[in-house]
Amino acid sequence: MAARSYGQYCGVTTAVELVGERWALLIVRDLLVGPRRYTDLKRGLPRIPTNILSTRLKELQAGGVVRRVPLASCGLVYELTEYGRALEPILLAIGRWGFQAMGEPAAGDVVTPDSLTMALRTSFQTATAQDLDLELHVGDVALRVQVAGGELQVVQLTPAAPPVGGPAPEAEPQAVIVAGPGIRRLIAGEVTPAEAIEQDLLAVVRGEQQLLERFARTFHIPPTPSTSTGSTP
Amino acid sequence: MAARSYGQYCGVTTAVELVGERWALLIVRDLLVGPRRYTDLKRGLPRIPTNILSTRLKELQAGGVVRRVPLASCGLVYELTEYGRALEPILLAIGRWGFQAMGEPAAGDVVTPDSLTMALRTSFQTATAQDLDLELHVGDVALRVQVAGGELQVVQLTPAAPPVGGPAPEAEPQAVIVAGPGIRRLIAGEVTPAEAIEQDLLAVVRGEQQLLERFARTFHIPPTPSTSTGSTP
DNA sequence: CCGGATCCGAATCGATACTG
DNA sequence: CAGTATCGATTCGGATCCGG
Repeated sequence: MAARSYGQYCGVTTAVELVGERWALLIVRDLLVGPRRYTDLKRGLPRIPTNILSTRLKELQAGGVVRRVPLASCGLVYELTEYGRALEPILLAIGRWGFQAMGEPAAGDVVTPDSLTMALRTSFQTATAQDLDLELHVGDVALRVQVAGGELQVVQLTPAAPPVGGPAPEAEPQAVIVAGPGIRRLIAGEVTPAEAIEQDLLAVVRGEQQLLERFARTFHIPPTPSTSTGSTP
Repeated sequence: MAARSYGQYCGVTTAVELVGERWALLIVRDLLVGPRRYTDLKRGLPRIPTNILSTRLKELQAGGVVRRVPLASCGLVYELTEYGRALEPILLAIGRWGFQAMGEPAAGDVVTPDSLTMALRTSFQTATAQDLDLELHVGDVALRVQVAGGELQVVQLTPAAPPVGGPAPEAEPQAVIVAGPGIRRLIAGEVTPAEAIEQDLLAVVRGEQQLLERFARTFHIPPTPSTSTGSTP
């Protein structure tokens, strides 16, 4: 038994030993969006020390979660194995759970293309999804968000390199939405679309405001359960 | 932004800051079985340093995941808040995922009542569940496992204190099964019930061997996906 | 620029001892 | 029972450096 092992023969323990180290799950989060190069990961995790990124990638490879793939067109990428991709529903659920406890952003907090992409997947509600095609800007991050036939597709417009999955769509989006992190309040149902605009949480730069109604029905996460109730005597 | 923050405004990041520290998720795992006293948790996590347990419990309380409840009958217990209990499906999924990577137990690995209880919940397959009523022994741990009407109920027989949820059932179990950790191979479908007995992975001490067939249909987790396939070019 | 490796101080973790 | 206190062993974080 390794010194740092939890010392239990248990599935949860095994899982935590595979992806429970600091930063590991965030690496997986970014890789769920698509294969990424070392430098991409470093930019998507601005505060990760490079030696930790390096160490985690080795551990995740050793655990069969991540694979290192030399690219034909020079360079190399890290990608999830089939086993690693099986974490997708779990990470979406974790993101949904964490979103409920998410408050206002702390000073210095950033939003990255991959984290916002996963946040949209997290809050995407198949049941009430409405067709959409818009451009979403949060800080420096710009995404093309398309919903059609109950399917969500997100293309990252920044940086201006179409990495995987083909180039960005040719047609114009129905709307361009510029949002602060306050978009969270809309997704959490704390404000209506109209209130969100009124409170400068987001603005429809091009297109009809009406689209925000569809957005609010398509992306939604319920508010945090109260922590003072629910005693189990 | 705290020094040790991940510096991102994201649901996954928030979740990991709440329950991603070392040992935290294992505390949640045990509390999902029921409210536990400090000493119960310490016994269920034999290798946790007491100062870490103490620190984690404070952090989990600060995060609204755990609540400290003074007991009428002297003493106090920790229990999950409603928000903490929302982690149950996530922890079951994590356990299922980790189970697939679980190999043979390392020297010194133990099985605890709570981890085995959660493992049974993890591998319980509602769709193919068969009615069952048996006693399961793994190492020092003994559980009464009852399945009826698609519902699983687990009562911990060791230590011999019926803590929560009333006393153990009066009636005799249909069978007593004594298993080594090799019960994993049965649940993973790597061996049939007959082979499991043949290979000394488990024994039916009292009752009919036929019950193992029902057990194998009721508790099941598919094997690990191969890690060498599934390239995404 | 890409893909790391190395070094070092700071913070955390683990083990043991001790206390109300 | 329910933790604190202490202290050495690890790990993390930040910075720098290096070969392609």
